[in-house]
Amino acid sequence: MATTWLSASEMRAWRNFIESVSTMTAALESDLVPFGLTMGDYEVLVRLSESDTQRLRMCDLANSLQLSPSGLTRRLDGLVSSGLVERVASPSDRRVMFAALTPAGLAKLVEAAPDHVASVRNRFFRGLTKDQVCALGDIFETVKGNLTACPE
Amino acid sequence: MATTWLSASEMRAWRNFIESVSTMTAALESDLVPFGLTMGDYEVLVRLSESDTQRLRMCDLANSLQLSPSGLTRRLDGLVSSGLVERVASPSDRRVMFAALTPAGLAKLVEAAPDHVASVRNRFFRGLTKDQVCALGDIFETVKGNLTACPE
DNA sequence: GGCAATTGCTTGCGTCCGCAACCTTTCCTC
DNA sequence: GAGGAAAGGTTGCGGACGCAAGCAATTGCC
Repeated sequence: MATTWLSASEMRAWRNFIESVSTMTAALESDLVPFGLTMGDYEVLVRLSESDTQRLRMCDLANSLQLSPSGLTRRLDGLVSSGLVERVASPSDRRVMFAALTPAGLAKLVEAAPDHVASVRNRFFRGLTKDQVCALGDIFETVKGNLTACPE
Repeated sequence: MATTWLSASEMRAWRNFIESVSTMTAALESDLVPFGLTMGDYEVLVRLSESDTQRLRMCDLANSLQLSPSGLTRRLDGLVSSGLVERVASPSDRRVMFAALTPAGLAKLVEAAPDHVASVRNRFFRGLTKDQVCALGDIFETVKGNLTACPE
């Protein structure tokens, strides 16, 4: 293995990136506390709301959230007991369960979304130029490609 | 609150970013498994090795790792029982404990670092131009500024 | 059509970590 | 220099989640 060390600019990018990520997720998380939601909960509501039927199969939702099956089961437990999501059995395949957005869940999302978006703007996009935003999109599309390319 | 929604390019940047982060951390984590280290462990070894005396006060280390005091205590428990780190009482202030890199800890870091760096290159930097790397450094410097600016 | 393999979800267990409470030591103020 | 405030670290508790095992339903193969 050619141990090509990181260049100075790579090191700078990497450190700033890593540091930003953890601080920012904590900040976004705390911004959702007033709504009684975690980032994880919020993501569930978003994915469900984006579906035509406002419901998704558990396994599809788990993939979409990059969550293990058991993790999703537990996360849904919380949302179900809060009344924001329902479990609906599939009539066509009795193995599958749908996670379905309830009216209360949609209302909660509508309530929280503006604040969350403002939060993302303040924490992340503030001060970035249009060009930088586009560059970001390109960069992380490449990174996504790197990651899905191969397991090694 | 002016609910300025995210533009298309912002949405693209945000989604690619978020998706990349979770996938990449999982990948980096798995790349360290052969060495018996977690990313958290690795980070501890790096911080300690970067100190002149190869030791840091617990609270400084916790800040540097963005970890709660209790979290650091537990993480160090593991490293201590693996023999990679020692707890050393401060002679000058009997409240403080130092986390000190052992020779075995340094050896482990030297062993794992090339692989980890290669991992970062493959997962993250591969395919990025020099300009993009510099842009990344600038962008996340701005983001870091946003985050440290104010709690709101 | 029957049996194995697969898929989908849940449960038991263990790990990691944050919060709050606690103890010790040091600092600050008077 | 005495007493309260603050700082440094650890421990009890609980939440979130991954892994492996388990169970139910479906698919595939012959």
